[in-house]
Amino acid sequence: MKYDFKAIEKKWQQKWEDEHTFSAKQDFSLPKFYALVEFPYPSGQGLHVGHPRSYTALDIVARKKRLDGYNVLYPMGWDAFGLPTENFAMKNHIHPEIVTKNNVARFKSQLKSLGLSFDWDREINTTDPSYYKWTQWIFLQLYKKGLAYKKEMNVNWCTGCKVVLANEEVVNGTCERCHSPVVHKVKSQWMLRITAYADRLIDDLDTVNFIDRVTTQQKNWIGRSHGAEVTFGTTEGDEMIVYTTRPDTLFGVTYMVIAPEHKFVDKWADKISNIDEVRAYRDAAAHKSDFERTELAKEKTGVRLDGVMAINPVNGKQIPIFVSDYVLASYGTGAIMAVPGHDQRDYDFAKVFGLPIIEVVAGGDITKEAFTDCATGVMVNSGFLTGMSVDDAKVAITEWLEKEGKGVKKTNFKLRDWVFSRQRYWGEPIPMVYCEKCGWQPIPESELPLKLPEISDYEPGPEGESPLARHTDWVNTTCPCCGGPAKRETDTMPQWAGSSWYFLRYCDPHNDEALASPEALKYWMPVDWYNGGMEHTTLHLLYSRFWHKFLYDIGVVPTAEPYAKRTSHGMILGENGEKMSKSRGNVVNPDDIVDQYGADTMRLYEMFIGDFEKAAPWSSSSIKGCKRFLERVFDLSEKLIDGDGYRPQLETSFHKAIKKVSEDILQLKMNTAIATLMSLLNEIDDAKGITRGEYRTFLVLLNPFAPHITEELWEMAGFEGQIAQTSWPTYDESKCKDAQIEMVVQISGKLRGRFVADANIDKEAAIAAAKAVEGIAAQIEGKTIVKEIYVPGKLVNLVVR
RNA sequence: GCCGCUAUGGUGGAAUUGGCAGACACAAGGGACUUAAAAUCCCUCGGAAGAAAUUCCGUACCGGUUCGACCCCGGUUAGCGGCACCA
Repeated sequence: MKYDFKAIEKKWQQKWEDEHTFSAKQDFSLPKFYALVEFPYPSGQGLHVGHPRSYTALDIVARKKRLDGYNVLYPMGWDAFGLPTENFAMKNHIHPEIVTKNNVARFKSQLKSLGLSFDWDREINTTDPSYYKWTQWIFLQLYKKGLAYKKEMNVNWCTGCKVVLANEEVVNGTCERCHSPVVHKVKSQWMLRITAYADRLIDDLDTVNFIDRVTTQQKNWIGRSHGAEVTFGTTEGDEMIVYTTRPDTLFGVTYMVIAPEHKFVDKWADKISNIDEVRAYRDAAAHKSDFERTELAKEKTGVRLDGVMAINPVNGKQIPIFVSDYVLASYGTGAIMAVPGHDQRDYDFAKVFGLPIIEVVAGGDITKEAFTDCATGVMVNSGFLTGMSVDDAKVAITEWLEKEGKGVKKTNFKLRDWVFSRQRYWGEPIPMVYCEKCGWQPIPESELPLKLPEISDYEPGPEGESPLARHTDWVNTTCPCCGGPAKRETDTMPQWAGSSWYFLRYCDPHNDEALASPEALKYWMPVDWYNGGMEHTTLHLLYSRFWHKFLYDIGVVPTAEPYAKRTSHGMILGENGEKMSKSRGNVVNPDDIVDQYGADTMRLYEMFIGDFEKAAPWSSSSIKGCKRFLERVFDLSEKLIDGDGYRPQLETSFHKAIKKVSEDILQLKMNTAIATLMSLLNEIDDAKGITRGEYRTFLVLLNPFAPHITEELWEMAGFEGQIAQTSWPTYDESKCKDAQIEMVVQISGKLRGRFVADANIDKEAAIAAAKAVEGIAAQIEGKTIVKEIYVPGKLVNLVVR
């Protein structure tokens, strides 16, 4: 009989849909397992072959966990707000809602064609008002706790999308989406105080099981550093506060630098004799885009503030002050103490301006470069610190500063607050109104959801205002506080809003009293296993951890962390080893693969392609091997012989295979799990025929990988019910070992022979057997055996001299 | 520049974490079946020498530790990812 994958896959997909086979059960007394993959943005291009790599891997985990008896939640939904949809809508004059609906329909049918065991009863969509009601609700809670605030600030402005970007969305000074240059603009924006959670976002990483590269990347992004704030005096009497991680080098300070935007430039304008030059420098720096700033980075520039001096608190010395754009206004205090002997940037600057360089930590050669090593240096030329190690000096000087009232211990972060406003239509409206009398006011929770108005012109205004601003009948409202006239906020939330809590909604997706019931959250949370792309490590993953911690603090969710475990898949590259893209012409369409080879082959191939965590190039010939394997599996249906158990010659292989496949699935080593099943099939073929007992085990083991064909063969063989309702096979550890093993004989570490022995042979017997192996005796003849090494189950090594 | 990761046949990749390098596949070559092709089945397949048994070399490069190193240590090179004047 021929393997008709099209008919088989259609049949089983229909059955799963009709019978809701994979819906999570409402019984909260069962052991639970919550598997999660990142819900996609339903783009116009349809599914990419990269999507199924992640979805199939956790589908395999979910299917196996079900057979292990867990109540599994494996949900799917749509992260559907966002710019590409809006741009498409503008170009083609179709409402974004319609565009979204069409794209979702396409994605959904594509996902279904892959036989993924999602719980479609819990499908969610971030653009659904019944969903974004709760996104808005969370925003209001953040506002009430002072974690959402409006601020005039210098923001990243994408010249292409005409929209403000979060720091996380700026890549090399360009927009991560459209790659247009990003410039700075002062705008009034809603901000979320993620920095209030910076410490916990780092510290709590120790309580979860994330792969290392995710943990380190999040730590680097948050960028925590420990140091001190030191107060310098000035000849103007103003105090100048700087942040440093090296207070131990205070005696080596020879000048100071402030950011061009620092407030003292204007405050001291009268006293600075070259103020015109200083202002010209500041204006030039302001006009540079981020891109230009990074491009031109290397050569240090700056202007000295003539007529003003700073005073070093440790020795009272007067030192000059400069402005330079290598000091950032947005980090620390926007001012630094410069220690050219022990900081390479200060060193470079000092060389350009001919400033003195003092050595205060011995161990390097400061005539060549700054000496920045903290571990080995010893303090010199540093008053009471002289002779101490760097670490001791840090402690000593910080204590001194605090005692003298000239400084405090301080921790700083690179992380900035999250810019939360977008000047666009297709996003959640921010539920705030502005009243001339009362200022910004939240709308009452009873008015949620605040729906987007129906409009037809989505173009941003000339100054980058939101398209909503033109719709005065929506904008004009009354103040919830005083009842007077007020205006709605016309900016919308960024795409990251809806995805920051979606995993909570899956727990109880139809609840209209709360974002999810406490019982459902208590049962399902945390997510047991979350797989997704590395590109979301500093965006979605960080944002959603922040929101979750906030919701934990206000008692809405029961856990401090949303995800117990996080893994990440590698990219699938084009056949030429490059990233798949339309312009490179190397895009593989999953629909074509499913059509040509079937979903089971596609799933199997994407899992067999290589190490799950690494990038792997697509190969249109390798996929044939997977198809061939499934065809051979299908042929087993005609080779059935009587017998419920494993035949003796296959028993060990079956027990080993069950063990290996079980373990590999939980380590995402799908490639070796599949290789094990391929080897097992080779052995079965050698053994001529397959017993019903063997067949049964084989089909269940293969089922998570290739669910359609295995269910069909199961039914054809007349086994009871469906595999989806049976249980995972068990193995006996004692039967995983062969009775007879081949052992290796080495002489001085070189392979010289082999012998077959009983698996539990003891050391003496093994060594004796090794010496008896043909040819070994001749090689040890006349030499002294200085050492005999026996590795059970592996080898005997005779070290001779 | 800093942080992290990677390097194994013609290709994708295995190797129980210090114990037989190359599992499982793909490609290639040879053969069987066929009028022929496709499909399928069988054989070969890291390099060198040899008729063969077998021997030597071989996991980016140089060195070290060890009875024994793809694996551990020191150094170098190349590639990928992240950050990038964060004081």
